[in-house]
Amino acid sequence: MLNKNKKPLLIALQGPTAVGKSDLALSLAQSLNGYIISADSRQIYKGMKIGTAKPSDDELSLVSHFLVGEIDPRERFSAGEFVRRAKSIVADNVGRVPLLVGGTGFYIKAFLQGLNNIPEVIDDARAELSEIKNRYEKLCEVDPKIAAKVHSNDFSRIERALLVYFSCGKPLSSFWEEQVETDTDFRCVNILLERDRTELYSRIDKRFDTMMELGLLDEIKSLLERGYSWGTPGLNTVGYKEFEPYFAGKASLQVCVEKAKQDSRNFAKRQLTWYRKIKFDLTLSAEKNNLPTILSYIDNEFAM
RNA sequence: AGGACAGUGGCUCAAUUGGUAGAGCAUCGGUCUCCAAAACCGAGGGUUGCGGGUUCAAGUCCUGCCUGUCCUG
Repeated sequence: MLNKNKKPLLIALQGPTAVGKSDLALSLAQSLNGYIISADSRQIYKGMKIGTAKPSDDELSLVSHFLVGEIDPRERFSAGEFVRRAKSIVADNVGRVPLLVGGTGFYIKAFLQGLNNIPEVIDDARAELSEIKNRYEKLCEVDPKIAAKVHSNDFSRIERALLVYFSCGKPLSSFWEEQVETDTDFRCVNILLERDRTELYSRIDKRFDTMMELGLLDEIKSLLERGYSWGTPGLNTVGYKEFEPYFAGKASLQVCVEKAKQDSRNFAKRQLTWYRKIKFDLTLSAEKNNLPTILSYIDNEFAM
């Protein structure tokens, strides 16, 4: 009855911010003897509970969660680091079903499809980079293949490509040419949770009002008091960064709240664009009761 | 009631001496191989409150009306 040859199940549950992933993830995890790995680039930070809509203590005690509130807001996190940690968690929990749940599509894609093995960036490379005047020009010279793909204004990707080059002396594009190892250790069910756009936007606005009621402002204040400045990676987050003018006395609270809601909506839109290119096994409306649908899909596909 | 000022894309505003309208934001679409709630790119959208007049040509001048804000009574 148990298929020994069958690979273990893994579920990825994705969707835009505020669509309602957490509730579904919780009930899924309970039905499948599963646990949740948060694939969320902001919930990973400590001390940012309200603004990133982390699961409540009750929810955390119902189902075990990983990669929530683990790192200092001063530290940088990355897709590669996410994959490393997530894989190690999965390896430690054989026999239970991992649920990758979150809105950071890039992390889940990196986990499922793999990243090329690109060397770590070293400090010397950063020093070298700081002396480059025209970075895009330098990139054209050093790695024309990447330069052709990256817009000259996209300083973030230009910087990344140059840092890799300065770190190991080989162009980033040379690593891209190598075959990526795709993880085939699992039977994966990739699920997209969606919702009517207008309704999603209004949920985002309402949820932000709730966050304010829950004391988002105090949370930000306490981060600032602990010495985290607006420049730290953790604070470069929608729902937090918009309040910098307020704390500087340069804008009213109301203006900042509106801006935060606006940025959250724009963020959701970007997520939706990303998901259009991803292949999902199931695309479900968040307005329905999806638990039975998913369970029967798993039964049929994998005959568990 | 009288006077002053204003009325330009969803919003905020721009347009030298009159030469048939630009930007930011929003909206929509897109990019994405280690900062991704990041970083970046593109597109659509205005018969300039309404009518009349002057002019080769009016958002821009004249005039009537409508609407709003302010001042006086």
